[in-house]
Amino acid sequence: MNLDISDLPDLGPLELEMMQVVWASGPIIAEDVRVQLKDRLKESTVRTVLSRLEDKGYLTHTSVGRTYLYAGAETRAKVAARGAKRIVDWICQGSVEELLTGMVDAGLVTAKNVEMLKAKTAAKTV
Amino acid sequence: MNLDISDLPDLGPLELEMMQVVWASGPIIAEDVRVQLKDRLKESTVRTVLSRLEDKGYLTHTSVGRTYLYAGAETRAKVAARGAKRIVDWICQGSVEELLTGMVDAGLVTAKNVEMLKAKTAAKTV
DNA sequence: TCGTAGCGCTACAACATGTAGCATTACAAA
DNA sequence: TTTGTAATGCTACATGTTGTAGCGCTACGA
Repeated sequence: MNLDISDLPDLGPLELEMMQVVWASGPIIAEDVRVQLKDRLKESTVRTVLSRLEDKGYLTHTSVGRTYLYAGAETRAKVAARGAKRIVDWICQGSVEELLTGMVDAGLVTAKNVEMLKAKTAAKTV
Repeated sequence: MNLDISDLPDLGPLELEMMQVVWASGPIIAEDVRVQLKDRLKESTVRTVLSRLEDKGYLTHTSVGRTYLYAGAETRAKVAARGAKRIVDWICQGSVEELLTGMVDAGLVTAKNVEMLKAKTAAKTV
C-alpha cells in the first residue's frame, strides 16, 4: 500500500508561507517568491529559506539557465497527510480512529465530508 | 458548535512522552512520571517539563497535601483534533477535504474508518 | 571587458527544548 | 521543638531551529 509516509522536519511560519506561495504559483523563481511575500524580505533571506525547504525535502528545483526554478516536492494533501500521520503516531498511539473521532467532536469533520470519503474509499477499493 | 480549537504551543518529543504517561496513568505525581520514564531523568527535569506542559495548557494540577497531582487538560482526541485543525488551516488553506483526501490516498484512512465516521456523524446530526 | 543577476556560504540573534542545580518551605519523626 | 527531608519554585545553560541578512564568486549580456 502507501504507508511510506516518512517523517520530514517541521516547518516554521515563514517556511509554511513560502510553501503556500510555491503551491499556489507552481514552479517559481526566488525573486518572484520574494515579490509574492510583498517585498518584505531581502533576496538572501528568501534564498536561504528556499534552500532550507529543499534540504528538508519540501521543495525541489530545476535550473533554467543559471536560475533556479523551485517546485513543491509534494502536494499539500501529501504533506497534510504526513502531518496527520504524525499526530496519529505520536498522540493517538497509532489509532486513526481516535484522531477522526476527535475531529468529528470538534466539528472539523461533518457528515458531508464523510459522504465524500465514502465515495473516495469506495472508488479505491475497486 | 465546537470550533473553538484555540491554538496551543507545540510539544517536543519529551513533552509528548510525558503527556502519554499522564494520559495513560490518569492523575499522577511527578515522581511517578519520572519512574514511568524509566528513571532516566532527574526529578528537577521532570518537574520543569511538567510545569511547562501546564504553562502551555496541556496539563492541570491539583494539590494533595503539598504534592501536585497532574492530569491532562484535554483528551488525546482533543489535542489530536487541534493538531488536525492546524494542518487544515496552515497547509490546506482551510480545506478539511484536502486533508481527508490526502489521508485516504496515503492509506491512513480506510473504508472501515469511514463506516465508523458515518455512524458517528449520523448520531451527531440527531 | 565589465556590471549585474543569481547562487553558495557564513553569521547571528531570538526562541524552544532538554537537562539539571539550588534555595526555600512545610511536614513528619525524634 | 528541632531538624531532616521531600516537594516546589526559580534560575541556568547548552543545543538546535528559524528568521534575517551580508558578502563573495561567477557567468552572461551589453
